[in-house]
Amino acid sequence: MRIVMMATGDIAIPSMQALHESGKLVALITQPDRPVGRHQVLTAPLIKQKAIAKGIPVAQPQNVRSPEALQSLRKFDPDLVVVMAYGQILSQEVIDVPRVACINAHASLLPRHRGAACIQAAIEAGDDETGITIIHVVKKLDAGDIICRAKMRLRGTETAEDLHDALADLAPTPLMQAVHALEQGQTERIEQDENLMTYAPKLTRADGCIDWTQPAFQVARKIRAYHSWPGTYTFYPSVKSGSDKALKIFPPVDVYANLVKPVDATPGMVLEAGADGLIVSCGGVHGGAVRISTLQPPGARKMNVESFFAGHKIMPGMILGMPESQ
RNA sequence: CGCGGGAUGGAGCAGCCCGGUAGCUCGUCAGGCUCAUAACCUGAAGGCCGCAGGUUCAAAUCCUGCUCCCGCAA
Repeated sequence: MRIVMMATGDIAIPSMQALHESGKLVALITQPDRPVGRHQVLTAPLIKQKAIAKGIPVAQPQNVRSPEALQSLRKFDPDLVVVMAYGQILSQEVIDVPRVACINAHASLLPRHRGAACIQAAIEAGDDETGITIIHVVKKLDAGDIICRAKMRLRGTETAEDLHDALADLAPTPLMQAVHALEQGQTERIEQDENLMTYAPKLTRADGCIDWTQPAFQVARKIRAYHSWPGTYTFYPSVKSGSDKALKIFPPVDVYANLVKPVDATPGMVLEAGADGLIVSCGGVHGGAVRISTLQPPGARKMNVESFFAGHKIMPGMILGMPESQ
């Protein structure tokens, strides 16, 4: 069986290696090299570098739906196309190229968390399990019939970064299972239940702004879910500049669900600011507060609260949140 | 030449616009107070203010160049 993989993200690397070891991988199609970092250095996706090191042919079409890209895909003469964290939407023409199937490995238990931010969504939603789902690719995003899947438990403490790595290692198992099943001619498909569908749209940096009116456990989940990308932040009133300054917040954060708070505590209010951490009052029905221990002011590096308070003034009673609001 | 911020005793920062004696919160060390302490009080050590040039009677501060670091742009 001749397999062509379409993948860009690091999460696909173990899966590519598994396919390669099976001896069936004939090519990797990945996104073009892009300028990256502060100095805009043109950088190849890591998976491309790994593929080249193993002598796997690589193609990087600007647009996979273009006639040229389609042509080059046909030249690889695939029986199966495996898509994982590729970053381009496929056209029906592309989907129809492989003889047997075009399948996708998705990092959630579909139909839950379709879309680009599926890993973050699982943590933010407080799911107690997630996994990898192998589906047939259809034009509608992540909506194809399910071939198989692998589950894993969530501890409730992992960040998206941790989960990303765990799912990357989990993916080869269901993927190879699906490959074997298709090879045997198995055609069983489980339709996704549209009623259970949730959608996790691509995140932007703006999504990382903390809403202190949410309950403490939700704020804490978001901080875990958005680490390390896009990251979470809030604003504090800077005494010396007189304006609000941004403050990035890093996990881990502790949740105090039943903290006894002052009667005038409003969401975003600083309850304690010292070497033990920055304790911020949250909102919601159950209220509560979170304790933050790692911060990053603009232009500076990440630091613990103790260092932060040596040079910045945040006092109990201050209100964190959006500039000129709350 | 993608945009922006920064470099000041061991840590984190102020001072820079408007040149004129190196400052804050900690840490370290010594002493004091205390039954005792990461608490409190007193004192001390520790800086060629990133590097190099320029302007000036005088530069952390103004000008030019360089190096390194960081944030955003995926």
